[in-house]
Amino acid sequence: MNQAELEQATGLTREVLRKWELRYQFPLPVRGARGQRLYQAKDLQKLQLVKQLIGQGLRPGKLMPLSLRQLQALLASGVQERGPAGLADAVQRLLACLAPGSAPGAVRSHLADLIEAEGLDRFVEQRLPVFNQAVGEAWAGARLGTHAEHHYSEAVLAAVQSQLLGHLPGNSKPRVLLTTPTGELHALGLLALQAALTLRGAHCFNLGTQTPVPDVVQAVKDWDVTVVAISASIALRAELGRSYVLALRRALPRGCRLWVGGQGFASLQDSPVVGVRLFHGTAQAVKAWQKSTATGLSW
Amino acid sequence: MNQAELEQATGLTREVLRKWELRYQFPLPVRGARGQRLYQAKDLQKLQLVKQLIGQGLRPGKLMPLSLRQLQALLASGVQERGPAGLADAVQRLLACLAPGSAPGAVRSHLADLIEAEGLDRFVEQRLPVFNQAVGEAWAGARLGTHAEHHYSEAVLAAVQSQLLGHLPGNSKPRVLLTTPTGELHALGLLALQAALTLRGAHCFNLGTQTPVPDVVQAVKDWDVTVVAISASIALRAELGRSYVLALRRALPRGCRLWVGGQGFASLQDSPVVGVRLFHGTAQAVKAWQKSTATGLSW
DNA sequence: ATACATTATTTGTCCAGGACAAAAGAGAAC
DNA sequence: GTTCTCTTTTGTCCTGGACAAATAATGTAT
Repeated sequence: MNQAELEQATGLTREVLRKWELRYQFPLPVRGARGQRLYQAKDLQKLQLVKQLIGQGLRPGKLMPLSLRQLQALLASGVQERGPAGLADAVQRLLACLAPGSAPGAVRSHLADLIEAEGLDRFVEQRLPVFNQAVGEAWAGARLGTHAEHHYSEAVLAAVQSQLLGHLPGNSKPRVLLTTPTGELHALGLLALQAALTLRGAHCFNLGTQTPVPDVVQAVKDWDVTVVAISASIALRAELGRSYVLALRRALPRGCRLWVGGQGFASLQDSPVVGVRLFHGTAQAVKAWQKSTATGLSW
Repeated sequence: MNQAELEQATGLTREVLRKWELRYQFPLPVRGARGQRLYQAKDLQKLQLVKQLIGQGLRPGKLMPLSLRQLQALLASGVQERGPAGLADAVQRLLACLAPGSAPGAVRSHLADLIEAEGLDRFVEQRLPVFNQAVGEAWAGARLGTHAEHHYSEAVLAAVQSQLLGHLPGNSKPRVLLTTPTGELHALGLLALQAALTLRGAHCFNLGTQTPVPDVVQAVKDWDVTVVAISASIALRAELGRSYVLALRRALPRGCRLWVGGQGFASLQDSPVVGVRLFHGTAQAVKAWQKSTATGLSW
């Protein structure tokens, strides 16, 4: 791994990396024929942890000597420690960005900062659910207008997707197509899944909201998709969701899996549809994904 | 203007800037108390021109000695020169990115490269109209699926908006709200306007497609908006567009201007609505904007 | 003991100048 | 006119040092 690549992957400057090497003897790259630094993959992982911890206020000098496991433990304990307080605080700041009178780019730069500080995966898994719920509640309680909710969801989309650009996999095989049923306007649930799967090497096509069944089928053929993931919020009428899933399952090729999730599909639990897999939360879907890619050479 | 700011503003590396200074005696910054480079605003402009021209295949050594005017002339002639050929070529590459079998992030990185190479303003004014038309035609001719068109429009949105983040103005007063009537799904026209106005110092809130009238009104109040811009494509039924505009004009405060544009509003030309300004193309709207900000101290 | 001012340390950013490979251009041979 | 080689250009990477802003540590007065 080249220096430029590491710089890109970690977001750390060339110069910072060199100073760290000098001061803390980490990371210690091997040298190429002409003295270029060549880093190893394990260094990347440690650097990412270190960077996240620095973002939480810890100091480089304390972190560098620690082992990978120690860093992970520290990160976990740190999160727990200031868990409730820190989270509530971040929610307050987010809502402030959405409140009347704030700048139009405030939300997006705030989100970008958070992602930068704690890493995309952590952001998606820990912050996003809390944020989504808070925004939803503020909207229900009329403390935020519909436009503000819209603004929020665009900002999240932009922030997360721009980060995902750096994680584009090669032309690996497993491809996932994400969308919502017609009538469903909320795409945030999909976004979390897209982020989680992309970080784990999947090729995700996010078609946004309300893709008609024929378009989904066409896209599956055009892009050779292996999994179609559909999400629906509680706002979607149950019959609408069910009929969409039925029609989609009928129209999709047999080899293509269909995953559905979100509260809008809760009714599917009682009367399952053959060939459709129901998930509760993205975490479960991610697990299934890992299992598929680990065992399934069927891709 | 210090080095980090220039680096951010131009996208050039610290090291490249230093080498250029050494090799071409440009840019020649004045030095601060401790020898730090302090660049002047006029250098920024020249650097941006140089960078665009390099992106078009010219060589730094040839460009640096030229004056600002010469560079501008070169850019203009260069664009004209390879105008038709270059444009058609870029369109082909774009369509290739959208074709079946290409990677999901291909479009976005292609667009990002183009914007990086030739500047956001040029991209929005010259490329985007051509691209939009080409994609629209390919879709009409069934050479592209609806999903591909959707994919394209998301990619443009992401690419342009992420670039606009760097151009966020302070808390300046003139604020513009952009959206489409209910029923209108195409937001690309708005995007061009958003980019053009943001680059000229406006605060733009892009609400995306299909914002109901009450939500627009609420947003105008919450964010203290001075102009509401509405766009509709030919696909929108004329009566729908007209009734939306009428309702909106009635509901908006008197001080808030209402601008409409796009082919979907062509019928408004024959029977204008009081207090609504009709634009043909973004260029016209941009001119109106410049006039307002130049003369109008009414903001 | 607690609050505040002062010193020490840490840490990121900037500076100079040099080496070198990949890319672009020029020119010679066919 | 095309293909090959050689030269120039240009971006990236190297080393090692200086310094200010931020953070921690220490001392002092209430």
